[in-house]
Amino acid sequence: MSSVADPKLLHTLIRKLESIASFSDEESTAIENLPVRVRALNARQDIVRDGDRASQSCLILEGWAYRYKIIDEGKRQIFSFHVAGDIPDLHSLHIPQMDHNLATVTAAVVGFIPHDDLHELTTRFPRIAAVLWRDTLVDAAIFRQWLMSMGRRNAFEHMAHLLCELYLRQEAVGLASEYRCPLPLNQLELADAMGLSNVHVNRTLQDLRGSGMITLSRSTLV
Amino acid sequence: MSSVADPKLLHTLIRKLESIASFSDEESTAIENLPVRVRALNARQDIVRDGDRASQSCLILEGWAYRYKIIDEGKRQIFSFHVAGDIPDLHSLHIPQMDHNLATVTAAVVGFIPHDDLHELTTRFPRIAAVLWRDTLVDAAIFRQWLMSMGRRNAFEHMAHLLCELYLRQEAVGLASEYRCPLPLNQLELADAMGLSNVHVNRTLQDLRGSGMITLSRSTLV
DNA sequence: CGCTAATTTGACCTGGATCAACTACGGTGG
DNA sequence: CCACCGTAGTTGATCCAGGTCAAATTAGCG
Repeated sequence: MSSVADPKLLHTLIRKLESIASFSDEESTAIENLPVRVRALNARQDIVRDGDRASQSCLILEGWAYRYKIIDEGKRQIFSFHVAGDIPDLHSLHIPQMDHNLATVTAAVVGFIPHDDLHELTTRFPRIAAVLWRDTLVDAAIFRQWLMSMGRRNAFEHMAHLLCELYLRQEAVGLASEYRCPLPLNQLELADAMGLSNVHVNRTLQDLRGSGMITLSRSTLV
Repeated sequence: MSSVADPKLLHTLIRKLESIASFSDEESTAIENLPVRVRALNARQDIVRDGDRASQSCLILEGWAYRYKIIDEGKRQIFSFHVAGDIPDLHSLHIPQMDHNLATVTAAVVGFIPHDDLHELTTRFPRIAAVLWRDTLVDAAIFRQWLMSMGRRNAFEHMAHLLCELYLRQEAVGLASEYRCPLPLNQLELADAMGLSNVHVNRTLQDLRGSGMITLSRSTLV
């Protein structure tokens, strides 16, 4: 259930980061030597909770995760979905108090990296700091896309955008190709991500299918 | 219209950053010595445009700014509002290509800081890098609040949250107190920020006034 | 005082919500 | 191999928050 430091573990992360900027051997080694505590988790299981004070961040090694927040009487808003290579709560490195939850979508393997080690890494290697910083900025850019979709697009356009995003994100890390990708989300989760009701999501998906844009049955075809 | 390096200029910024972590003299001096090109701008004037490749970031010294994006046939989504001390496009330091516009709300004084100098500053002083990074993470946290409001709150709650945010942000930098603050936004801008129509914003404001929660006439009272 | 932009009001419309069945399907235990 | 059960997906009927359009009314400002 729990082990330590296998260089291969961090390979996904390094590959993702190196697609932005290439590192020196010293830098790569430093990343590889990060201590990672690995855990296998079941589907739909919380990883970090709203209000927690985090002392480590979570690297997704396998499977999907998502971030969400609940307000009174069970209204849930989902903020993002994450696949292998993502560090969904990297922000807790500088803002330890969580203002939302992080949980698995599917069964997943995740690696926890202590903040102390990340702090040391980023102070020693500004280039690595910059790339991680950049990663959180991409996160923010995606939030802006979602805001755009929620505020000024109808359900049909919004869904189309979301599905494209999820495809492209997976394609970028080699988890999808040929316009086909896994989509382990149910309609309730899509609804909470888009600020819609599950019923309307269902109808919107039918529209998309009807217009020949997608096929779905636990995997997509755009 | 355009001048250089007056230590006082960066005082707002330093004060804001020091509310997070205190700096050594060397660090403070390094910030103060950043070259700043100052410009006075009119109200409702673009500062950086969607698609631009930025080579500097913009520090608000006086007045308000906002970020927005337009999609087909004039639908606009506003992503954020900014007051003195904010660097609304700090993200362009690591993602130079703008994916939205930055513009003034009111007449404003802004200072431009070249990315080169910021890069040098952040590689020399990891503590400063961390605080600036943190600032962009707060930005992202506010996006999440907005997502929450757009997705799962009705117009009344959404408006209340937005007004509180704008008050608290100004209070934090000494621009407001006693539950009173300037609010130089018109109803169309509020509408585009909340994903609503201007008509509905008007009615929602009337509700808020009616319920005794606010007074408005170019300044608020919560 | 006159012009323009911003706010307000009214009438009517619609995208998406809500509620309540009902169906399909993958276990799971007998 | 089948009956049962729980979860997820569909469907239909009805409702309402918020949109749209258009016409006042009011504020600012030179």
